Amino acid sequence: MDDQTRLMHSHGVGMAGHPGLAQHMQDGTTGTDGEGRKQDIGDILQQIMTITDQSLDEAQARKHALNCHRMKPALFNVLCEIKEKTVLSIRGGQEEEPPDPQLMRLDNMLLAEGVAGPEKGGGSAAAAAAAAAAGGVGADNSTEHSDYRAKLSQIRQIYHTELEKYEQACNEFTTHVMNLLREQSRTRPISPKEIERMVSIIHRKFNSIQMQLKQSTCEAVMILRSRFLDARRKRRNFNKQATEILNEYFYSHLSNPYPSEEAKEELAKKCSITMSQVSNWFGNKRIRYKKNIGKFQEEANMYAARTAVSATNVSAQGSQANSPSTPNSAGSAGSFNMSNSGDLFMSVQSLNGDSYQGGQVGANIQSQVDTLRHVISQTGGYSDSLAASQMYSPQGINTNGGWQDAPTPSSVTSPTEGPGSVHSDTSN
DNA sequence: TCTTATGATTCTGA
DNA sequence: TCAGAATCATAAGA
Repeated sequence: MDDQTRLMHSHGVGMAGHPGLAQHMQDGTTGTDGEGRKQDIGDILQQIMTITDQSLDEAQARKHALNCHRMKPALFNVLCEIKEKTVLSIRGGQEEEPPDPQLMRLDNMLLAEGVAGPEKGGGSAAAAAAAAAAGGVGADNSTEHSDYRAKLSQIRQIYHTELEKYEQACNEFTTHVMNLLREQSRTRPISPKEIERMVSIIHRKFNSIQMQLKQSTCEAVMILRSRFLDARRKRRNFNKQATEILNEYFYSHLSNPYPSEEAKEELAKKCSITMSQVSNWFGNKRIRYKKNIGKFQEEANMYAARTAVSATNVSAQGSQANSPSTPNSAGSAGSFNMSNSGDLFMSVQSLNGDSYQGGQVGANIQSQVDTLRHVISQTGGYSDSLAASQMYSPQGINTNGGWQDAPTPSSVTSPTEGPGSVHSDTSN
């Protein structure tokens, strides 16, 4: 039993009326002496009331004097009783509070971001998640990744240092207050529950500070994260080889520049970029090509010529186009040859008037026809882009501005189109 | 510094 | 869900 309990119980608290005082008053305190006692109590109360106005030394001396005063136990009992009643009324309003939902949210967020909780790569996991959201792959990404991780761990470190500081301060302050209350319990009635309540009040106050810390940490993480994600916009040009691969595909499938999923995958692999980047690239290319065909004429010529040359080489080597595979032809499962023989050789045969009977002629035979026509137009010589435009009409683009026979891109993959069903711009 | 090129994002419509 | 279109943001070159 601690001081307070001892103090509160040793004076018979809980008896009806003011037993302590009554008892004391009964101890030879009747008759005319009663007036003197009342005067005495009045003095003591006066001293208690004015004790705070005195200097520390004076107050200490006064306190000691009061503690030793013969009326002290009686007065203390009265105070205990009054206090008991007051505390009961206060206690009534004090219930266990449910956990703060905002604090829970903050805790969850910090846990998810790897700031709170065990370290074990939480930050890197978050960084990885952010990277995944960015959809980027590549060397730069790993740099950004480690950068993000480093900054996150910095935030984590600051957070934990501050948290530790707050906890330490909270403990110190709690101990201090408890000691103070224990000390005060010698002169005024203080129950252990009251101390508990005081401690919980202190903790609540410190928790609100902690919440602020958590809030600002969350903000810092969010800012860092948004900055990291914004880095997606930091455009890096694809390397030359990748652009060439994409362009080759685009111009060799000009009548239907919609790579299938398999083709995209293959292109992505070859270019060391993601499939979504391939999609972006084709989206941009299609629209920019369509908007300004004249501008892309030269580029188209170049790629067409290149394709034709490689096709001719292959043809000269006598390699047969057995099972020509196109990215858009089902059955080829994404294995396509862009600068290789396959499609083009088939086209050469077609253009030569050979009736290519192969059952696997892909839908993009038209593209190869386009390519060859383009090469022919180039070798035929045209001086300016206008002439070129006339000779090499924008393949596949119909009058509506859309790619001819380019229905839904997904249907482009259909291999059912026979050799005869080349796109109508063959007639150009 | 300005212009152009280009990868990415966002919005809209089918 | 995907493509087209518009737009943003940055790289690169003049």
